[in-house]
Amino acid sequence: MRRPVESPPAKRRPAKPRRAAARVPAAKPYHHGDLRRVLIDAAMQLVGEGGPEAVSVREAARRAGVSPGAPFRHFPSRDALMNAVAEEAQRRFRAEIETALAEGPVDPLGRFRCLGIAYLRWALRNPTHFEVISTRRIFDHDRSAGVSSDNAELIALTERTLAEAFSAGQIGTADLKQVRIAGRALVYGFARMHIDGHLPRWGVAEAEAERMAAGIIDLFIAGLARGTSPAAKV
Amino acid sequence: MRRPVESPPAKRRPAKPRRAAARVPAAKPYHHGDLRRVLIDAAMQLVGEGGPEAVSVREAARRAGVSPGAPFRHFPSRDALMNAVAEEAQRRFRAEIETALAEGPVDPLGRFRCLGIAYLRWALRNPTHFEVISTRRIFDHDRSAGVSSDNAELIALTERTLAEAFSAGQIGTADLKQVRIAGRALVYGFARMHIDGHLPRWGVAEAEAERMAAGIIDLFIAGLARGTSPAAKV
DNA sequence: ACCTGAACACCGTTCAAGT
DNA sequence: ACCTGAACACCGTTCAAGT
Repeated sequence: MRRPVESPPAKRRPAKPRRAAARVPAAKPYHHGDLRRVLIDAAMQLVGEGGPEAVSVREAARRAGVSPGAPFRHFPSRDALMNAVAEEAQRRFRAEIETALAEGPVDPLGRFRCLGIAYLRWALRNPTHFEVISTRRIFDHDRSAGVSSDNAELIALTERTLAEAFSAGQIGTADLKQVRIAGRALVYGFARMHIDGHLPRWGVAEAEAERMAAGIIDLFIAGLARGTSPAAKV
Repeated sequence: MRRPVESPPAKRRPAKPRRAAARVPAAKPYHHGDLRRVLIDAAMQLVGEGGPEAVSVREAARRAGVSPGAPFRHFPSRDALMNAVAEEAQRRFRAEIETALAEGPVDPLGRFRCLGIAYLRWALRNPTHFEVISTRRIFDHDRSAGVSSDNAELIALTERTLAEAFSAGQIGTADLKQVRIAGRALVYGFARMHIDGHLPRWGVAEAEAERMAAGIIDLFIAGLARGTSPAAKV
């Protein structure tokens, strides 16, 4: 958890050019301008480099070229900073899913599939950012209005899509709550297996992760769809 | 990540009774006896109380009644201590699963189901210990012979069970690798949703978590089994 | 052989003082 | 209004010195 000796590349403050003879009204030799934004970006970068726990307020401050105490004028705590990072990540995540859905098929079950594929696609390509928005302790979902509303939106979307698929007779099972939780557990589990480095142990190489993701989603959906036919149980 | 002011209950060294007039050969007023064991137990307890990141070497030392440097005579680093904790947890996990399996049904698909139920039962009841053995960064699986061999055993068991179920005609799909990865993603995902506090958002209360776990496992298995009947695809 | 206690380099966080 | 810089209480880790 604590970095022993290594400590990241740590560009020792990039010698911020300090505008010689600052008399222009827009000059900011002391005040930073938009430190809040800069700190979030620095933290996002740190997350990308070494995962959520690689974020330290001091390192973010260093990269922003300010003193260790400065960030606390904008965020009351490290957790609050992580919160802002999570909101940023969640926004990107949701945007990509909605784009995929807009370009995808129109039948409900097809949309459900598309939802799962887009979910895993983003999670597999942005593992550290995905980790930030899903791991408790890194920040508390319930304490962030932005993240949880974005998330509730996704949950509701899943719910609607499945209900439509059922009405359209594309799904056999009646217990839709169970179906959507199983579906979510499936994709979340696969995403986390990736994050937590389990996939190699299960014989899935990095390069085939996305294909496997599609495979298990289709397997799951096939299981649901088969329930439709009057085959019942022999 | 860093605890600000709170700091755990922290029994300020429990005044270890120091055996008046130590002249018995077995007396250990200075040497601890089995510090290694005591440190692991303390760390296990800390994990139980506040999750993996609540473990600090210093706090474990405090609870063991030794100085901050003492643990490093037994573990080269905090990670090594976490490793020992993970091995302990993994051993308990595996033991419980094997017990359940020994008492369970004999048909392959029934055993597969039993495997999943036992997995989630333990994970739901020991969330923090489960977190230790599954989350990367807390310790690296590949660096621990004990944990990964225990784990490989479980993977192999899943593989055998599924192969038998297929041979017995209990499963329709031929792609068994896909099936076992989907199965694992399902249970791992549900376990992590619990750990990460997602379940309430999905309408699953703590009390009904185990029932829901059984529900999604059965749903998944039903999907596999239905593929068996000659109903094919209408 | 094992443990102590003081060190060192890191954190998060606070706060008076500066601009 | 925003930032600095020194402080404080925590870490992990090392190491001479003690038993």
